[in-house]
Parts: sequence; structure tokens; C-alpha cells
Amino acid sequence: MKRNATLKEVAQLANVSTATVSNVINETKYVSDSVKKNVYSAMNALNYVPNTVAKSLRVQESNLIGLIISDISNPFFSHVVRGIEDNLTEFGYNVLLCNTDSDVEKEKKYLKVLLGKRVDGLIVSSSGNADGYLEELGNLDVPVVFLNRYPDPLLSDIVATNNIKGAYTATEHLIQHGYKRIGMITGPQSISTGRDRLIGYKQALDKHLLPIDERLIKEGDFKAESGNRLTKELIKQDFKPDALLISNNFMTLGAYHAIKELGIRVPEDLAIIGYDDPDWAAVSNPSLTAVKQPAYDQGVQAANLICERIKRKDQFKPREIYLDPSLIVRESCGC
Amino acid sequence: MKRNATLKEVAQLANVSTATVSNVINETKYVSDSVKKNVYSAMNALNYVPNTVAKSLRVQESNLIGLIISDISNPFFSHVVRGIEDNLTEFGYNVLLCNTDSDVEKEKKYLKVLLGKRVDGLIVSSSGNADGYLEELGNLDVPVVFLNRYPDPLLSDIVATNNIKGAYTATEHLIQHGYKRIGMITGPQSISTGRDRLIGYKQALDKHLLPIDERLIKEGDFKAESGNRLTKELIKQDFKPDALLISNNFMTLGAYHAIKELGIRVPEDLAIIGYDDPDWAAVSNPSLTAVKQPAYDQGVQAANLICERIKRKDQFKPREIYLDPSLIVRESCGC
DNA sequence: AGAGTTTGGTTAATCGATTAACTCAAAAGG
DNA sequence: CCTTTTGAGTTAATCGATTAACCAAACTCT
Repeated sequence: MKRNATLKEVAQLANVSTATVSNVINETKYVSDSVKKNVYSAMNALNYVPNTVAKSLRVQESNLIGLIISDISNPFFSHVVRGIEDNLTEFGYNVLLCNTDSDVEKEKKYLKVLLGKRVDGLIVSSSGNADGYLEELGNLDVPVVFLNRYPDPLLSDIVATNNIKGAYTATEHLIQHGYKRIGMITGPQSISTGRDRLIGYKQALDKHLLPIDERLIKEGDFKAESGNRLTKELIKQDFKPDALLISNNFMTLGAYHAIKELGIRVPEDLAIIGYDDPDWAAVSNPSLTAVKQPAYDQGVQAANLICERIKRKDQFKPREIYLDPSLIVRESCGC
Repeated sequence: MKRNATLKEVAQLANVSTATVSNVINETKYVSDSVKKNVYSAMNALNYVPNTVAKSLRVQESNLIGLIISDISNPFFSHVVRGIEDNLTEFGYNVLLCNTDSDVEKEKKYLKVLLGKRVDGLIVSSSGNADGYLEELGNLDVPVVFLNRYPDPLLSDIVATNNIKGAYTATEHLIQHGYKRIGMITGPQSISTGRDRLIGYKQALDKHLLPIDERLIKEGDFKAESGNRLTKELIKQDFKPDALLISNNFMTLGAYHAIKELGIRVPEDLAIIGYDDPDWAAVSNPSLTAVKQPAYDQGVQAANLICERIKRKDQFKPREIYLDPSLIVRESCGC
């Protein structure tokens, strides 16, 4: 296991100063062709790969973007991340991936590590808001872009899908097709995503003069098990829904298992609309009507925001980008 | 945007030397309680976060692991990555994520960047094998663990699922249930995963004295579109299969779209087994019989291997870990 | 020819930690 | 009482790049 060659060694072999080698590599100053050639052949001979950690220390930028999300194995996030990564490499940045499982303690630990690594920027889909933690995040002396989940007084750039609108549209669709007792399985109310989707649902009911009945609203945790359990609860209770809006892909999957286990017919006994349009939506039985979020695009936008913010740290006014979700109508809503 | 405090500033404020501050932080030498207290309060006052890039330069380790895969938005990989990341943080490493889209040029570019960042290790699901590239990878002076796809003369540690066995088991299952003309949609034959699954398929046919008919074998590219197109091709040709093994989740999804479009009945007209057990397998119509790979676990194992390898670079004998896939029988195979 | 510019480099300080080698005072040993 | 050890910190070199400041030779211009 041999040590890597250094710029100094290249310089010695090429019989020039380190400054010249650096200038050749970075094309920062004119260097005569003959010297250049020497330098290049020395680099080749030593198999030289510039040490970017030394460079980072000197120029005070790491070319690293910290990415804090709850779970990369959630397809929604994996597409977002893909969009982020694709776009960031364009700009010469690399991505440090951190999964928090929505655990605020984990998130804080990661944050500290990332700050230690002097990341040039942070893209965060935060899980916490207790103890002014989100405010702390927004006041960091490194650019931050919030992803989908954000603090209430907005402190940094944010890109999100318009969750209120998505839930509103889905609910309204159900209302317009004659459903009267529309239930909802929400996400955790501690997370803005969870809150906003519930708001959209309620707004649609209000708008169409339908009563909001708390018996039809259950709070899940964005995981499949809760979708399964809460669907069963709703179906088994006396006052049961004739349609159901489910707040994310995993819980929808859980619900599908539930209806299969219980032999419920969809949409005849229960219409379903899911939030998130997973790739299986079209091949499930019945195919799933879903609110589609532009995940990849959201990632691209987040990457753009953070890059601009790094370039011009002065323009401090927070920018907000809200992407519109769209309703993909298939069989499960019976329309 | 204020500058971060340095260790030197902490030392000045606490009226001690930088060495002492460092010793307090790392607990590398005894420091009296009174001095310690001073140092800590200075750190707090300045909101000090140690600069790990400086540390990395000095101690020659980055605590970074480079992760090269084709596509994080493939659920298989997103689970693998989750396993890797969970395990690596245990050991104090962070993950640099790189998506190559199976593009060898992209992969090489990433590799160079990662080497520049002096990653302590590399986990690679490589796409290329041309020009001795994989050999080059194996001979790097940084530890490498191959993931799922590997060079033929094995040069480094590797963890993979036993693809031959997975395809063999699935094919045999179809044979034993009476199917005679079993077709296959393979992955790219330039990738070991693609090759191995085809081998397993052929071995099963051989073993049971069934003919291998090239008309029933189509090479896809692991993407949905090819699964869709090739399924249609197979169905429309004169000599059509009565059962079909499909080499990965995306192509299986494409196939499901194809059968829906063409109105083919599964399993009556065509039995299907898919490689990979996506989360929708149980709720699709019909539910999918699938070869399940232990994705998360594979990630954990890869993380373990790379950590051990970093600790003890001397033990150079490549280690191989093959995980067993399992067949999950549902409706689509008609058994 | 002599002063001023340009060309094609070099020298050395710097980024922010770690750590081997050193210092000085107090304690221990004979 | 003098020497040796030990204890608790300090000094300064180092990791591998970048870059401001400098310099000698060659070229321009009047």
C-alpha cells in the first residue's frame, strides 16, 4: 500500500517549483509549453492525484453538500436525492448522505459532523422543531435549503411541493364524485408535511360544506404498518368512511394489504386515493389513484438553490419554491 | 456570515496552548480539571466546532467512504445504501454518494474525485469491465469492496447475492410446475449480475433436460421500457413462452404494463417470476412471485468488510460473501 | 544606452488541526 | 542536600495544497 504522490514530489521530478505545478494543474498562470510538458509527464510518472483535502483547507471550501433526510429507502426521497446529486455534480459538488429515521437526536449528531467537515451547504428535510432547533438550523453560518419540511417563521430557502393543494385536490375529486364520508389517514402532526396535507383535506371539506368528523381522521406515522392498522380500524368502526385519503406511499401500501386481508372491495366498498405516486400504482389491484409529487424535479430545484446561495451569500431574503402536485386518476377512486 | 472559530482562538481565550486544547478535545493526555473547565468554556463561548478537514490532512484519514452505484432510485440499491450508511456511521464514517447510471465514463470521473478526496475506502457496484478498468479498481491503493458486480479474477473483497442460485431456483420452480417453454428477459450481458442470472436459468433447464431455445431469451437493459418491449415481442412471436423469468424489478414492472395493455392473463396465458421483490409485489394484480435479495443486509455486510479492511490493510486475501436469495411464491407463477 | 515593462518563473506564508520533543517545577529517592 | 523522576503543559514541525510577493532576464521605447 504505497503512499500517494504529492505536488512537491511532482515539482522535484519536473525540476520546477510547487507554484508552477499548481499553476499548471489549475491553469491559473501562463506556463511555457515545454515546462508544462515536463510537469505533465512527472504527474503521469508518479500517478499523481491532487489531494483535495489539502486544497479544501487552504481555499476554505470543501465542495461538499450535506444532505439530511429521513430515509433514502423511501422512493420519494430516493428520487429527490437523485435529482439533487445529478444537479450538484454539474457544479462540482459531492453529496454526503445522512439518514435520520426522523430521529431528531440523530439529526443533531449528523449536523455536527457535517459542520465539522465544513460542508459548503446543507439540504435538510428536518424531522424536528422542538427547542428552537429549526431556528438554529436556519441561523447557521452555512447556507441551508429546507426540503419539504420547514420551520414556521421561514429562515432560509425552501423547496417543497404544495401539500395543501395536493390534499385539497384529491379530496375535492372524491367529493365531486359523490363520496360523503371521506376519511383520512394523516402523517405525524409534528411534521409540516403531515400538517399541510390534513389542512388541505379540511379546506376541501369546508369549501364543499361537508362536516369534518374527527372519527374519520387517524394519525399515522408514514410507515406501512400504521397504514394497515388504521385502515382496519376505520373499516371496522361503526361510523365508517366511504372514501379514504392516505397521506403517503408507505401507508397506502399498508392499506392495500389491509383491504386484501379483509376482502374489502375497492372502490365499491371504499374508494382510495394515495399521496405519492409510487411506481407500482399502475399495476396494483385496483390501480391506484394518486397525488403525484415531482420528486426528481424538487431535488434539482433544491440543488440549484443551494448552489446560488453559495455563490452569493449576501442576498439573504429567503426564497420559496413550491412545486405543484398533480392528481393521477386510476381505478381506486372509482371515477 | 461569520468565520468559524479555530482551535488557536480557543487556546488564546482559555490562556493555554493549542496542544492542550487538542488534548482536551481528544482526551489524549491528562489535563487538570481546572484547565479543562477553562477550555470547555472557551469552546462554548466561541461556539467552536473542530475543523475535521484540517484534522484529515494531518492524520491522513478522511473518515469518508465513497459509494459508487448505478442508481439510488432503484429500490434495490436504496435499501443496500441504507444498510451501508446505517452501519458505517456506527464506525464514524460518512458516505459520499455517486450515481453512475451504469455509465463507465461517469464512473471513472467519480473515482478520480473520490481518490482526490482521499476516501478511506470505496464500495463499488461497477458498471464497466472494458480496458482492464475493473482490474485497475482492484489494484487501487485504497481498500475496495465490490458490490454485486465484480471483476472476473477477483481482486478485492466482494459481497453479492448468489445470482446463479436465485435464477436457478426460480427456473426450477417453473419447471416443476409443468411449464415447458420458459423464457427469460436477461440483464445486460456486460454486467456480472446479468450474466449470472442467465447462467442460473440455463443450468436449471440443463439439469431438467429441457432445451435452451435462444428465441425465448431476450437481453434487456434493466430498465422498465425494455421489460415492456421485450415482453410484447415474446408474446407476439410464433414460438411463445408459457412462463417468463425477468431479471430485475424495473423490467418486471414494464412487463406488468405490457400484459395489462395486451390483456394477457397471468398466470393462465403466461406465468411470471420476477427477480427482486419490490414492495408492491404483494399488491399487484396478480401478486408477483419473486426472487428476494437481502438488500439491506448486503449493505451491512459491505460496510463491515470495508471497515475491517481499513483497520487491517495487510490481510490481503480477498474475502467473498455470498448471500442467498429466496423465492417468494405468490400468484403470478400459478403454483 | 538606460529606464521601464513584460515574461516566466520562484519563495515562503498560510489554511487548522496533531503530536514528537522539549521545558520547568515539584515530588521522590538515596 | 543533591540528583532523578514525574507531572502538566508548551513549542514548533508537519500534513499538501494555494497564492501574494518577489525576482532575474529579456524585451520596448525614447
